[in-house]
Amino acid sequence: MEQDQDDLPVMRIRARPGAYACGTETIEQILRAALNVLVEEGSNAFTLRRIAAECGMKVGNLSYYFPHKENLVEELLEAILNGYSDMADEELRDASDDPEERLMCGIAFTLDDIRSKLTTNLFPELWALANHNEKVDRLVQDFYARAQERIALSVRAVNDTLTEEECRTVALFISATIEGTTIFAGHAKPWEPKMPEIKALAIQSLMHLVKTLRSDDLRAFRRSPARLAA
Amino acid sequence: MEQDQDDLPVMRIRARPGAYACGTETIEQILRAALNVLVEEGSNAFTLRRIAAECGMKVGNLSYYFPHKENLVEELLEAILNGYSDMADEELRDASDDPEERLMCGIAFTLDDIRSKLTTNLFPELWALANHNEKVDRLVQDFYARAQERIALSVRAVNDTLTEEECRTVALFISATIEGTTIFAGHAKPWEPKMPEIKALAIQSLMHLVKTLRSDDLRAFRRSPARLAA
Amino acid sequence: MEQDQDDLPVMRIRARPGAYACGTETIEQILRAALNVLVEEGSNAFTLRRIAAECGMKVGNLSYYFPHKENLVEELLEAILNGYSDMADEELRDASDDPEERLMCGIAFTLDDIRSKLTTNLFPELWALANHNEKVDRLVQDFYARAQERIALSVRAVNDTLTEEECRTVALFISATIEGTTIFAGHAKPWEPKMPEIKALAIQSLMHLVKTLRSDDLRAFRRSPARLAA
Amino acid sequence: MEQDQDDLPVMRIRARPGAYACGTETIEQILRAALNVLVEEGSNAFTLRRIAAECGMKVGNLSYYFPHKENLVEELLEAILNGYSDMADEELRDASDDPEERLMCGIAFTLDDIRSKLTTNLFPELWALANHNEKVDRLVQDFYARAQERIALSVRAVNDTLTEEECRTVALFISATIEGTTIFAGHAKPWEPKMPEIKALAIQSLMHLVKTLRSDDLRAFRRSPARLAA
DNA sequence: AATGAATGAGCGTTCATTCAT
DNA sequence: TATGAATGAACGCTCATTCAT
Repeated sequence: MEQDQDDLPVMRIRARPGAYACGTETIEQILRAALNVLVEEGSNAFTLRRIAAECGMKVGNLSYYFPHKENLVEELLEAILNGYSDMADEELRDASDDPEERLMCGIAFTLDDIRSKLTTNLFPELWALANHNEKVDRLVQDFYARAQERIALSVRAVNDTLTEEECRTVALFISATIEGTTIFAGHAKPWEPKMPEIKALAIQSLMHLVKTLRSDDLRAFRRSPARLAA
Repeated sequence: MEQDQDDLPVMRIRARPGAYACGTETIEQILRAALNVLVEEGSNAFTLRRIAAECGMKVGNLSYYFPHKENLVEELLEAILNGYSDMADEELRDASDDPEERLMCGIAFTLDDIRSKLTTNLFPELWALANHNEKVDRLVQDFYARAQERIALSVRAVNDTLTEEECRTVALFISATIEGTTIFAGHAKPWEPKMPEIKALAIQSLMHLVKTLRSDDLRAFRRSPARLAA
Repeated sequence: MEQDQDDLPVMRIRARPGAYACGTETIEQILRAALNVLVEEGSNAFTLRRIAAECGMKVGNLSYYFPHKENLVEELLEAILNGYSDMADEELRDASDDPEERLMCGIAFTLDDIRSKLTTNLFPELWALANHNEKVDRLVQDFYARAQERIALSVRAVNDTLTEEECRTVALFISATIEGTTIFAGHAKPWEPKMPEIKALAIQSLMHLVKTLRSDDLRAFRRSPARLAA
Repeated sequence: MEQDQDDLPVMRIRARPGAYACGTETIEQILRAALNVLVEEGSNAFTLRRIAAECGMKVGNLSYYFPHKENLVEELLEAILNGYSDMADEELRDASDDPEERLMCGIAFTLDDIRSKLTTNLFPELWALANHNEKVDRLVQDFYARAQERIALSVRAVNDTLTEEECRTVALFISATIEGTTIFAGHAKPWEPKMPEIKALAIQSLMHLVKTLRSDDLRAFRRSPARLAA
């Protein structure tokens, strides 16, 4: 299930009313080239000229489809993040019916995904961009909200003693653990070879948390914050 | 211990052979301005012009101290990352002697730190930069290696059934969990208000992991990876 | 008789051999849009894109009717200048039979016209264009030649002591006085409220000139130019 | 006194505090090149690249001195219009003491000036620009306000039966007559050879107006506007 | 030590134009 | 007829860098 570097990323590209088929194809080429530049060379190299060169077009034509660079960025992020969401939905559809197994599978699947070059390189760019670009921030936060909502449902199915709010907090914690792993054990990272052990730790630790957590555990800490308790 | 936004970040600025004190002060001004621009406006605005304006100098003078922008970036990252390391060392020096408490405190301290604007904004930039800049990558990985070495020592002190290697893996997992939290519950992030509960989860979950983990748990998973087991 | 800002300018659009009525309508729409852009936003905004937007068409279609922007400019100027000429002819047709009254009326009529937004904004653009565009220059000069010919006829009718050549010179002087007023007392100009007094001065001064001028007055000055006499 | 085409236009260039001598010279070169492009090729060719080529510099250096093109335009117009004002002041200083002669001389001088390529080409550009650029409009209107104030003083000296307001109206009329002549008898215009006769007409007609005008003449027309009277 | 000056390359964007559909 | 698509050139502007002062 690990995404190969050569695999073209799956993008859900917004349909355009009345556009020629040719134009839609061109848009996809541009977005794919843009994604490639962003992933392979980083946001510093993410220029219209570089993207145009990547897809063998002229700068003016990119501006024809995306009057402002901002438009291209937004559409690219929308497409790629929707692609990720679609991939997750599909994975869930094929997964087991057993709640624990579903949750475990989801964690494993995502940890596999972050080892792809695409994911390892793309998401840190998004995190950085989001801090100074409101629209990117909204897109990224919405994406994670959807992802964590999926996790929260699984958490609830495993442990129904938790409130919905608590499930979402646990889901965020699970999500944070996985995302954080990207920067240490993602594609070409020094700890990438240790990913099997890390995955083991993550699954064991997070599954135990989900299964044993009680509402009181959260409430207790809220009353006496860790840094005072410590 | 939470770092205030107004607190100037602590930087350990590299001494220059034969440099006048005056020059050192100027360098500090430049680096501080550079850090400020990077944190407040992101890498897009991280230009010599913008930095020069921030510290009331002319662009030419920045080039006098840092012949190439690359030099400035490296020295800045070195200084700020060393500053973070110093801060951690200091915190450990003042911490309890009890191993569990030391570890718990370290986790709590770091989770507090990621709520500062500085940390929330700076590190995603570093993660993104590191993916396409070898020198930045080395600096960042070295920084995390030191951080995780500190954690690994604490882990070993709490659970001496684990090998050094296993302790390092656990330390990386702890580190990943904390870093990952940055993008969801860092400064001005939507989940920032939930940080107390997240901290509770992190401490409870990670401490339990450290205390109960056995070498077999890691070996078992290595033989049968999660994605097959799932 | 003052041209209202809301009045659509009258254009005499050149018939195209073998053109369908539909095409003629489209051409008129384009020319009207072009004129509107030129008058409202100036020659800087006078681009095919802007004009196309103004008449709800696509740029490509403008190029279909006017293969080169130059063609559009020429046809536009021809149409609008012919429209002005037609308007003047019509005004003369309705005017009194008394020579003096005809001349006075013509001056007043033109001074009224330069207060329209159309005239105030259009003609300075033409004067500027004509200085660096031979075709525009020819169109504009021809237009003024026709206008001054009309004035010259009136001048002769009032004062038959002057030669035709002298009448044309006087007509040019009258025309220059009126055109020059455009930039000071035209639409939205600071002196526009003073237009009644200016009109009074113009009529009194110019009519007196026409009535009293003798050929010797011109010859005398030719022999001893003002700048030496002064 | 006629300004030769080869004569460099006189510009009153704003002093810059703390600038190197070199920089001031460069600014003058830029402004002179800019003026040359505007006069010789019109506002369509008035681009930073064209100007840079004209003075043998690179575009970036123009931007160094004038961060925005707007700044260059404003400074250029200020310098050249102030230059014209200075020239007029100087001319007045050397003129006769006799009021009539002073006025006549001023008219003749200005009519001579509009035959220069610079004036013939520059001013129509300004008139056109002013209609869609507020700052240009202000500069141009201020320039003419100063010019007409000078004329108004002469008018008053010749005919003290007029109020100040009336003198200003007459001055505007004189100014309009002269400016309007630019487009017909300016440099390279078809009627340029007739300039002696036109100058004769202008002086005879305008001087007679100034000498014989009575306040009643203006008041009468104000009560019964020409277009109704006609 | 610091600045003013200048460069060359590149940025996002807009332009008139061409052409297949 | 009219549009979508694409181009190549140019636009104003910003960039890191160099260098004389």
